[in-house]
Amino acid sequence: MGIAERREAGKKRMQSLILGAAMKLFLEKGFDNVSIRRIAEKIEYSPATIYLYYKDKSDILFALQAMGFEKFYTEQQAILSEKDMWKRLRKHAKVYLSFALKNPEYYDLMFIMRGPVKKMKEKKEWEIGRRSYEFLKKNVKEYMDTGYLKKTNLDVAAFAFWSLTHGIASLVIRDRCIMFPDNHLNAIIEGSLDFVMESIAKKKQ
Amino acid sequence: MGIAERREAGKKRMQSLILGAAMKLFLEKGFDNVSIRRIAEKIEYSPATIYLYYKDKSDILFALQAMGFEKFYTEQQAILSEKDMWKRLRKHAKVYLSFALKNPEYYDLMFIMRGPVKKMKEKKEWEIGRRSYEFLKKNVKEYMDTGYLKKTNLDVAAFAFWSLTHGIASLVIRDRCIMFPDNHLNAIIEGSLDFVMESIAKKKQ
DNA sequence: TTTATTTAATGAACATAGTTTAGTATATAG
DNA sequence: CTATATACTAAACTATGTTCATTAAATAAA
Repeated sequence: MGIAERREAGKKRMQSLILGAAMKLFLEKGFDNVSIRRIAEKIEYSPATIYLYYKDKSDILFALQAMGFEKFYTEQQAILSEKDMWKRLRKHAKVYLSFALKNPEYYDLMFIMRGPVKKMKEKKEWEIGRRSYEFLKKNVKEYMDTGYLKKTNLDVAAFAFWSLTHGIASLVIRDRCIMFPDNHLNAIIEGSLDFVMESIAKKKQ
Repeated sequence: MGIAERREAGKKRMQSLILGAAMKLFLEKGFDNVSIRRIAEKIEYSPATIYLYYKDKSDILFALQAMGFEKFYTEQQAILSEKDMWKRLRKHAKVYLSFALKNPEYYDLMFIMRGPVKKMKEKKEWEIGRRSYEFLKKNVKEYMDTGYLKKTNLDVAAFAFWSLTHGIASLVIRDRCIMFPDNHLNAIIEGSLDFVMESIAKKKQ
């Protein structure tokens, strides 16, 4: 391996060292309690060093968001094994929500936090987000084509599906469900999904 | 007016001076660019003075959140003039969304930001939030009773309605709709609402 | 091998943040 | 006229993101 490549590899190594430490800290301490300085301390480098590998903090959040989208995209592939489109529609919602609630930090980065937005907009084409949306659309199209979803504009139906699942996820993650007793919340969430899905979907029989 | 009352009135006056300045700054500069120090500067007091009237920053956010809920609650009363429950259901969603998109800062404080949560949980009964939720439930019950909404558990149906509208609002407010061209977004939102509402609701005829 | 140059890393500093404390005027009470 | 309570603030403390001049280490040139 040539010297330029080694340098490049070293750079990548350092970047993922930083990302790993950052994410670990976020999971342990929560976003509000993680600073560049703490990340630096964790990896035993000076704070200034981090700026040699990431332009600013928002750049780190953006990179972590990308990791979240990667994980999200991978886990979502599980729905494809379900060939019954009605069941897949339900599974789709379940998988979405389950990702959100099991990985609230990633979900927050992906769909709620302001931090990564600047970088998202800088990109002319924000591929990783686009890919997730295209996956959603592709499946919604199939739900529609197989007659389980009322026909309408594809973006409209996809956005409706997304809004519902995101709404649930973000209300829970951002602590807006405190009026429901903890032991009821799960049933309410499941019930809401059922309620809408079974109404939205024109269940053939 | 007795002296104790005058003091009390002065305290209230000062509190609303602070709140007013804070909100004005939030609207002008955005949440990230408003500090206690800037609020103090705006009202021409020292930063320390603010702490005589609010325990901490989160306390100020909580107070502003309450103002938001007040405004929200008031504006929502408009739906009651609609006696046709099917139309009211649609209007309800419209009014909710319209509040969110016309007052994104208030909406953020009410349903997205972490800032006010600590105080929300401290209260044994968070009346102002509870009141809004009860209003939602009361109306959802009427939609159900008049046969425009499939019968199910009340909390479930209310949460479903809320999740959908909140999902739309929060995706827009937190800039997650950048894949839609600006001039399409509105139609997609409206379309999604129509799509779900007309599916969810068992439109009598 | 010695010297010059690029690269990696950092210490110290800057600006700003939330918050606390000790202290100073000012108004009220005795 | 003194004592006490009230309203306010300057200054400090801790912590943040970020920058810059400088040093140490690795590489290239001589």
